Amino acid sequence: MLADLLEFQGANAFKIRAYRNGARVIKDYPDSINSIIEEDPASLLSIDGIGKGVAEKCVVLVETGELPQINEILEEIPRSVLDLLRIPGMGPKKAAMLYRELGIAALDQLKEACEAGVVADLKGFGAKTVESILAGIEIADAANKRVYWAKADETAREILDHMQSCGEIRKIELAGSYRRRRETVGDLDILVVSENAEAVMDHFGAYHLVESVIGRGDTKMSVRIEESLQVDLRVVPAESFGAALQYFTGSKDHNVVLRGLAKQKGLKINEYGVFKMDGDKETYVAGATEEEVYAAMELPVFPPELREARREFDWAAEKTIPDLIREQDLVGDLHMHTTATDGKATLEEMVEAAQARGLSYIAITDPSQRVSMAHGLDADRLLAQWREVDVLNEKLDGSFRILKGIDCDILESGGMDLPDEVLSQGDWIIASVHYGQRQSREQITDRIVGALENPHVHIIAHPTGRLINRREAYEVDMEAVMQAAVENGKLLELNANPARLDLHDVHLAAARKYQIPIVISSDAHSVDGLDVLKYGVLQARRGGLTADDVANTKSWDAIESILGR
DNA sequence: GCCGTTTTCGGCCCGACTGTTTTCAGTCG
Repeated sequence: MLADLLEFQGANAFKIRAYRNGARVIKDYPDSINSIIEEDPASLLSIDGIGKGVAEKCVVLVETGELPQINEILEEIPRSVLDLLRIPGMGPKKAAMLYRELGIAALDQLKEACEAGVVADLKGFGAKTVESILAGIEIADAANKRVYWAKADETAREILDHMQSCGEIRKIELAGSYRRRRETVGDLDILVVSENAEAVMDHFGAYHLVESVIGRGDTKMSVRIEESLQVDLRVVPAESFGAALQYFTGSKDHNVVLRGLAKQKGLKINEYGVFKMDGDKETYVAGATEEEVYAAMELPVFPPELREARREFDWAAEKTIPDLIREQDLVGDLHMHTTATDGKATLEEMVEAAQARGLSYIAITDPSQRVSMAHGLDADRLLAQWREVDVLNEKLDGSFRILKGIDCDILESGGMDLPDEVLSQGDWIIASVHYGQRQSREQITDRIVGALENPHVHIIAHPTGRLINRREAYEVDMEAVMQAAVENGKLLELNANPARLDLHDVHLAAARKYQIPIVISSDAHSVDGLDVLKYGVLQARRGGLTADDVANTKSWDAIESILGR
């Protein structure tokens, strides 16, 4: 936010970038900044991108909860000016001009001023700008909303389908955050090799969900579909395809680092290729494929999921880029519901579906009694279900294994929702927080740590409780949770539901550092629900996880030995 | 504000497109 405000004030662009970069580095950092500051504030300086200025601000922020610098600026400029920046096409310069010249500090004021005709008279503004601002105000919320990766995937496939029927396309690929498999996607980037850009763009514009054309030039076209999602199309020559794919896959921060490295080598990289620089003269070196581009930089082709300017360049230097987990590595699924509670399929149906998907074991984990909304299981119903599981396992005769499990609520007052003597009879005991999510950080952390210390509990499900775009994670000290998981030899879940993806990538990277085994679970409430495992795998890849880091790539026997049985 | 096996000062990624301009600033990715 400091960077946004400074940008609005017209401060030095590099300073703004330094703040923004610092904030990102801290957000992406696998260790908690709070505990670094507690132990040794000076060590902040050893983190790339954090210097004296940002480090000092971190300490003040952690100790007091606020930044005097921000408060000072907010005395001069109302916070609502930042809303102006949410309008597509409105940047800090134009917004500052509106505030300075017309005193506009909020969206409704801007709308009035546009309609009154005073905005068009400003220098640099005109009739078209006003028109686009008015349209932009209407979609400011929708335009900034990021959709679940799974939803973007659906749209992307439909658009690809549509584009396939254009005869002029020689190659087509999706780039951007979609290709990096980010949990949410802000827009789609499509790259095309063609000799006939006009025809490709015409075909693109004819896609039935295109709502408006944001812009169209000789090689680039942007449209908005279904109110929110923006789709950019870029037509490039074949010899630039790899460079363009690299460039538009990003991330922006990854590219900034890459270009910096190129400069040191006397090279220049842009979306057209890698060029050797000799004074003003540039010679094309590479660009047709991504392999070529990275090879020209003496770098490996980074998996797109890792291109976030986090650890990947260090890993490349050490030759330790993780061999990321793949969907086919998963052999079991350890979290699902049945008709015994809020699931749509019976125990038998879930078993059949899991077998059909090539899995070799599953855990049946209906929620416990406290989760009344889902008609959670009390001890009697649970034990009855487990007897059913025993019978089914007999029938399966070793060809497939069903584990007797439960998703046991961690009570608001602490402690488990079912007695130890019941839990001790199960194979796979999940503990998770469903209620009291607004408790203090200490309370929630204590509840979860307490569950990890219970000898019958094996894993914490959806450890932060967030629902992407809908509910923030509860306050929890993940460092303490991980510490407790390590000390008690417990596991953590990566819930693969596209709306959860909980743990997120930064926590996964931290868990990997702690060597805490992760379990990727579907949390399926139906047969089709089992198919979300693939989204969990993508998230795990973003966290840098290998098959070996994920417990359910191994046999159930191997998991039992992880649990010390 | 950050950074340094060319540097502790002087750099900091790079190009497309738009709208408002008559050669370019602002925005975006």
